[in-house]
Amino acid sequence: MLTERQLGIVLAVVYEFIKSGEPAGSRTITKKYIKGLSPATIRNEMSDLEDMDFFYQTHTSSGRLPTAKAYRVYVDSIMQRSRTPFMETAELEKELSEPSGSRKIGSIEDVLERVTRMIARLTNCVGVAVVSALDDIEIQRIDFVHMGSSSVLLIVVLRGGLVYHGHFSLPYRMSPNLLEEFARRINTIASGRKWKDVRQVLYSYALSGLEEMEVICESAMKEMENLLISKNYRFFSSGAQQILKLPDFQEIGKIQAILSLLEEEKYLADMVLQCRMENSLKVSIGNESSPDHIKDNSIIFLPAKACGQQAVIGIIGPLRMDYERSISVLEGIVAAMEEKDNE
Amino acid sequence: MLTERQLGIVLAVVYEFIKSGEPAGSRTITKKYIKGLSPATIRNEMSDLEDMDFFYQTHTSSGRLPTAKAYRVYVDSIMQRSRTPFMETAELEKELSEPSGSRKIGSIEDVLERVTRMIARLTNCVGVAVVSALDDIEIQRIDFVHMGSSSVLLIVVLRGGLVYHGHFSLPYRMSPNLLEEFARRINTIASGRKWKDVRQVLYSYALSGLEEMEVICESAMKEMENLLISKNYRFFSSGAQQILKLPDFQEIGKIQAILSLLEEEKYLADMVLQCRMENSLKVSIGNESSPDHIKDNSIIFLPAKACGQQAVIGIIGPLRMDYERSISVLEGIVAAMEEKDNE
DNA sequence: GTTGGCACTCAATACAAGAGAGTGCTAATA
DNA sequence: TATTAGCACTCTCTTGTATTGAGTGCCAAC
Repeated sequence: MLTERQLGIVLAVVYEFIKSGEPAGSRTITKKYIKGLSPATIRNEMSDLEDMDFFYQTHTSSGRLPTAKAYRVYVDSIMQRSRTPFMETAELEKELSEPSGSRKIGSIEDVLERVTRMIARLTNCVGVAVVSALDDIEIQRIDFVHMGSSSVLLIVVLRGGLVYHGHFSLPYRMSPNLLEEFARRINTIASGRKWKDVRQVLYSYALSGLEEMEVICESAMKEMENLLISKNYRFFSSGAQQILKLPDFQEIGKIQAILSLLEEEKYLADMVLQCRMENSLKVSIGNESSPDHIKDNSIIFLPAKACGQQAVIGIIGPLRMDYERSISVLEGIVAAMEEKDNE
Repeated sequence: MLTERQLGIVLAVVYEFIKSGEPAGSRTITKKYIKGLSPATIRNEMSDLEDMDFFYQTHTSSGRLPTAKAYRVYVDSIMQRSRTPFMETAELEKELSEPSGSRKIGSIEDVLERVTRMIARLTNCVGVAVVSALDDIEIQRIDFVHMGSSSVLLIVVLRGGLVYHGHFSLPYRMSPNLLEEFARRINTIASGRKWKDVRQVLYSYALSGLEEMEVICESAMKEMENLLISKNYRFFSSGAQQILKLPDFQEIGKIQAILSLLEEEKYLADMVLQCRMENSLKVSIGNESSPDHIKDNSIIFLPAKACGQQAVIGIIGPLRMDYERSISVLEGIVAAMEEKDNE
């Protein structure tokens, strides 16, 4: 549907805009990208491409700005050609493994936190990392801590070292001994298995046996469900400060957009899910997807492995981000994470 | 050192600036605050006060702007006169106890998180809450989870439901049974007592008994020390989004200042400590304290109790914040928290 | 299909003029 | 001696105007 030359113009306009931040005019295109043609020719093409919704102008005599559609074409073209890795995997891995202040041993949390910081630093965008499908990760240990009166603290440890905790309360006072007994029993059943697999077993367990057990079991299950399902992912992010430095974010509104995007998490969670399902890179460009917050932002997600667990890492940045570099960085980090896991 | 009239002028200028955001001129002062005198008189006084470093001007013919010194005088005057509570304690408490989505039972974390949100919403500034002196809170339970090979996950539960976790590794493979045995022993010693009190005991424990125990004990202690001492406080904050709406924060730089202030935590931690020691309200106004980040920000901290534990709650906002309202809000929330704790 | 030329549009910048707010200073007043 | 009125001065802010430069659209010629 696009001629070779039209494609070239689209790519040139997007590239130029990403690099310079200025709308590209016909003259620039002929001088830098498509030589041997006069600006007038390019103008005619550009006018057509504008009709086809690849470009827009801020005012009658501004250069052309790429629309989301144009970015999409650009990203597709990046994906097809081979990218040079932006940095040696070994180097990245070294950085990933380096001891840093507080936590020396790499729990999954530690790794993902580092990863987000690395992404943020290398791209000047917001880095995110997500562990999702928590019910699909083996349970390592479940603990109950008696917190006085009828309140119980539930601690769930998943493989890879993810720790979750929540409170629930029982309708009556519960002896610490009984609680301990319950903990022992439930660990025998659940330890080493996935929540989605033991759920049903535990449920039937709750229906048989001592009545007191039933009550705990039911409350505990509700809370576990709450911890592992209703919020079936865990977010890490960093670099919200960095983006303030970018020229794209001189407007307060745009900063707000990103912050609220991070705060909501719901929209991101959907994308993470998709990314996991398809097990491949996902790029959301601006308003392609409807919510208002992300009108001017792009999101890139890539599946990864951390401490043997599936995870997703990604970048949130302005529409006008350097997609090529961003994707290279993500790919590099994914490779480094894999390398580290195999050690 | 200030005459009654001078004090009145300082207060008027600060008040006017807080309310309107505009520098106050001599005419405004005579019309709204100090009646019966001509602007010229006020001008003379203001000129003197400028020499005394209470005011400054952005240019020769702007009105007077209050310096940190003037704000200090203003805050002192607020503290002396009685404040009307800005909202019924009962109402605040209700809001504090209301079930909200994820966590229904009020763990200390839950309470403090809610508190920060309330502060943010009511003042349009950043709300913070801190539990500090973690080594001064009774330990409820210590758990060790064997994470494969020689890596151990340490979980510490403090009274009030604070949960901390960290990893440490041992020089050799450790049998899960031995680890469990160790956990039982250490809980017997530490449970119900404060870390600062059992530290010494555990240390001597490590020196006697089985050699294998010694190694775990030493590593575990190092990690506990790390969790509870080297980062001897836990921060909650919210509302970073809200401040973007304030007219004071139209400049990116100011937003960065607040964000980096939150990120560093170190400076805030010092203030929290002081606040706890003196057990009274602490107000830091702009550059009174040197670091550059807070040049244009004020911080208010107030001691509070949450779930029986000492905590500190506070507000971070622009120099030109509404101190009276801010302090009222904090006091109101502290009262509501106390009420809730006594239930 | 491509190109050169030309008129047109619009943003950005600079400059000038005037209004408005506020000060500082001085001389007069109570 | 403290206060005041008056006036000149300074600086910001707004408005209006002119200029420049980048870029387009269109048309006629190649």
